[in-house]
Amino acid sequence: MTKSAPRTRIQEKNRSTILEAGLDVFSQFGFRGSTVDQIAEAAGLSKPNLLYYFPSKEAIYLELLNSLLDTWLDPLRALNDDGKALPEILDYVKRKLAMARDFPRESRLFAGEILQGAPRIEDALKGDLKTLVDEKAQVIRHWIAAGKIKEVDPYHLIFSIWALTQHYADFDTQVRAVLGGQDPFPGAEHYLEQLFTSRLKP
Amino acid sequence: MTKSAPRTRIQEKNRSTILEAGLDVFSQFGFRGSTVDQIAEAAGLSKPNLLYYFPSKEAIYLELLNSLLDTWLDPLRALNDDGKALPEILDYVKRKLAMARDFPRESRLFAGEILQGAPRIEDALKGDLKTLVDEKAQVIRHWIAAGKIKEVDPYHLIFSIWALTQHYADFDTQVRAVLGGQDPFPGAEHYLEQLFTSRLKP
DNA sequence: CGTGCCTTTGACCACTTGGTCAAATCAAGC
DNA sequence: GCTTGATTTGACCAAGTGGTCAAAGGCACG
Repeated sequence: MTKSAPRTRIQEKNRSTILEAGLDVFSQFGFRGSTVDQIAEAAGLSKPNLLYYFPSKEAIYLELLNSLLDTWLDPLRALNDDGKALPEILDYVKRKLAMARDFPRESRLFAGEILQGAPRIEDALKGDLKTLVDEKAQVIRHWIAAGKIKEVDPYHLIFSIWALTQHYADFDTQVRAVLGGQDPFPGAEHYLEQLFTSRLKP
Repeated sequence: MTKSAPRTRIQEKNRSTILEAGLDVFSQFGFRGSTVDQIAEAAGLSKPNLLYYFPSKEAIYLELLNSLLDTWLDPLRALNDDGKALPEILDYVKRKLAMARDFPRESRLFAGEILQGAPRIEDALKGDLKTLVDEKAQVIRHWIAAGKIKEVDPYHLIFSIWALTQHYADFDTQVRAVLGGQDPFPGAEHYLEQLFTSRLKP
């Protein structure tokens, strides 16, 4: 599924440097707000040189977005029917929160795309994403039927986990402004654990 | 505090038409992603005519943003110490969710600004917003001390309300993609009521 | 009707932006 | 060191952009 793999070592290095720089710039300014020159400078390359490795600005953006979508959904894929229900869900929350802490740029890039109507990944949302969520909603319904957790709408449960964890990455500026610069993550982890335990524990 | 009030009726009308068009365009494409021509067309005016009413693209954006900030915080301002604690908080959640439903453009405009680091409203966040939240956090602490709700970090409680309600406006595309186009709001209201009741009811 | 002010516009400008291209440079095998 | 292909770059371009301006069109009021 990956595009023609880079052949030389230097290509591999430059391509990943560019993607890294692109993530930096795109996540901060959005697609239209970012310029090729900005990315080139962040990558330490000249603009024509950058365009030797990627055919266009959009190609960089798309490659970031697509490779992102996969890793972004990994924590949800790991939500398995085996194991106890509540700890499984709490683990998912923790994994998602850890991603917000450790990969805020990825979260923001994604958020920006969705915010603008997701014109470039609408199909993936209605396809792979919906399929995955439908599947996991079934898992949650089984847990409810088995009395392992309280009754709850599985879709809104998943939405609420997304919303609460990504908020700390996407709205970091606001959160830190209100907290006076304090690191929100330790408190957030404790808060979310309590919140979902109260709601779900039978 | 308002800029020189419009004098003639036609000025008043055109200015508000432009702001309406600006909200449409900015909320969809962000500040840098929007062009003056786009806004002018959406407003049914020529570009120079639009710039007769506002000195620049940024002036439109700033006026929207500032007038927004006020109305956006109104629901939180209405969170009062009198009345019973839990219904008061649930009302706040409902008001916030209603705003996400009825004013999604405003929510997205705000979200876009925060996402990019809030360069134009950082001061307001660290000032008015922080002051207001600090104040309401005190109210919540009193409720906890009086045993009216369970112990909870007031700041993360407020963040969680923001995150959960705004998610339905800001990530509307994603939510609807997963739900297959179904209206998420009725379900969301019920889910959020249950969630916060479980967590807070003593 | 005429006057003065508000409103509207076509033409224009300087600058930014994504992208191209031919020529130069470099690196590795012979 | 020579050749060949990969890499890098300076110069350039067409389109898009925010914003200006002088002139024209409306409109209310005497």
